Amino acid sequence: METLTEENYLKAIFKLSQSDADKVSPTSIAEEVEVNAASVIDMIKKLREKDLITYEKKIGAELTLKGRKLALNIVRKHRLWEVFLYEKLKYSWDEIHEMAEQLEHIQHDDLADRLDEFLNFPKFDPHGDPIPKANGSFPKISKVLLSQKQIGDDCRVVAIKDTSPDFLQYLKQLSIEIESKIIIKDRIAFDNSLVILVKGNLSSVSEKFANSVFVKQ
Amino acid sequence: METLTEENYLKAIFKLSQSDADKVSPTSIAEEVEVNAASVIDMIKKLREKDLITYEKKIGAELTLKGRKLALNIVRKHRLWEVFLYEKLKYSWDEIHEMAEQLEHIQHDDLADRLDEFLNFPKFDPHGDPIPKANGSFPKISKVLLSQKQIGDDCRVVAIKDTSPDFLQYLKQLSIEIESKIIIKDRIAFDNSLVILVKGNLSSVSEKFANSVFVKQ
DNA sequence: TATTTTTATTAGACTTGTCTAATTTCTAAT
DNA sequence: ATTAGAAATTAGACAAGTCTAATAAAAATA
Repeated sequence: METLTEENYLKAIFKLSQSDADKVSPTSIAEEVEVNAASVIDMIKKLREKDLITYEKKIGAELTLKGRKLALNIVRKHRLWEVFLYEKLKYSWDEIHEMAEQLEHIQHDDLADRLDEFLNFPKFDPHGDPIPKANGSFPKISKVLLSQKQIGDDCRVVAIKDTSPDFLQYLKQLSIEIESKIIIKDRIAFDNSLVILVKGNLSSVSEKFANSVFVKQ
Repeated sequence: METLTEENYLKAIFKLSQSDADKVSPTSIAEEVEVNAASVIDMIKKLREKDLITYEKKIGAELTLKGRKLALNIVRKHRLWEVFLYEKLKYSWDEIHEMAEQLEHIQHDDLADRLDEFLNFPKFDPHGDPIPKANGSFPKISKVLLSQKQIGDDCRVVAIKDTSPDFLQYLKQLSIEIESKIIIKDRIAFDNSLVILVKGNLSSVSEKFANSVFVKQ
């Protein structure tokens, strides 16, 4: 049985290992979990003892099969609960993440499966992220950062990178949601900010923003 | 903001204050929360500091208005989640309690209200216990222990006192659920055990059992 | 009332997960 | 190759919540 804290570290390591970075370092984990690096070292020892991760300096932290299974189940629960909150309880995009962070830790044998069935086997959560299946399969969707699009390109939002309330509220303000169509009208070389057209409205967004939105096409 | 542990103590104090006992003593809390009495003393200090309870030796612990409000909200969430698990996810009577113990601590402003609406404003949880309303009102239903019924009486199960898996599984085995009709066929003076008729089957049950089932009529 | 038993309380220790402040080890650049 | 800066690690402390053992207070009983 894992503690809530352990589960959060596993989830963080999983998330980081999905990213492009070459290795999952203590520092990167510290940033993700929002704790001091010294705390991460302690937890790395603990998770290694429990055979949930391996850790070597050059290689960084890696989930064992057991650890990956656990992490996937947490991600699965998180995303299923998000669907529940969004579709059934009618919470908005920017409210569900925080609650799902709590709900993902609810322990019960087949909770994820029951929830999955009740929600009619959704494939994606409300932020566009794929929901891992019971057997551990985890569909990768082809997506690219908005920042990589060129002037004149048009694309559709498929997922977002950040789930902070600030960011989600900003998206709402820009009328951007999953499936929104975005056309790149201009790119300012000076700071890589973009001028985009969404639902007939022109907006200027920063590079940081463009690095937080995934699109397809 | 209260910790999970504080919430569990508040819930326990609330539960004990609803019972017939004259006061809520450290020992009774210790038993309810399943910790050592010394730990209770520490927590009493903490909850008193936070103005959630009062405590005097002769009088025992009592919830303040603020504490009662919090406790009621936890009970409300617990029972609403039980309805959700039972009706929507099709979990059985004896599986829902443990999960609801976790779900009751999910924090969000209007979660209880959204859930209430989604479940169509249920008045009772699957164990027959009333669900507190948003305004804090808490319907008392007239119920009596099965052990107080006489030979020849017939009655209906309205609630149960114990929620341990052992007990709930025993109920299932006896085909007893909320609304089940029970007829008292005999009472053995020696040990106060009862012979009861449920759905055409005669069973003999102990006094302890009869003290854990609430009936009406 | 005196004594026994139960209950309440204190003191001190332990665990988990965190921190800060060194210190060591790497990496990268001169 | 040396050194500055970054990253990893260790050591020691702290907060929350728990425990055991000892003591104080209250209640029950002889």
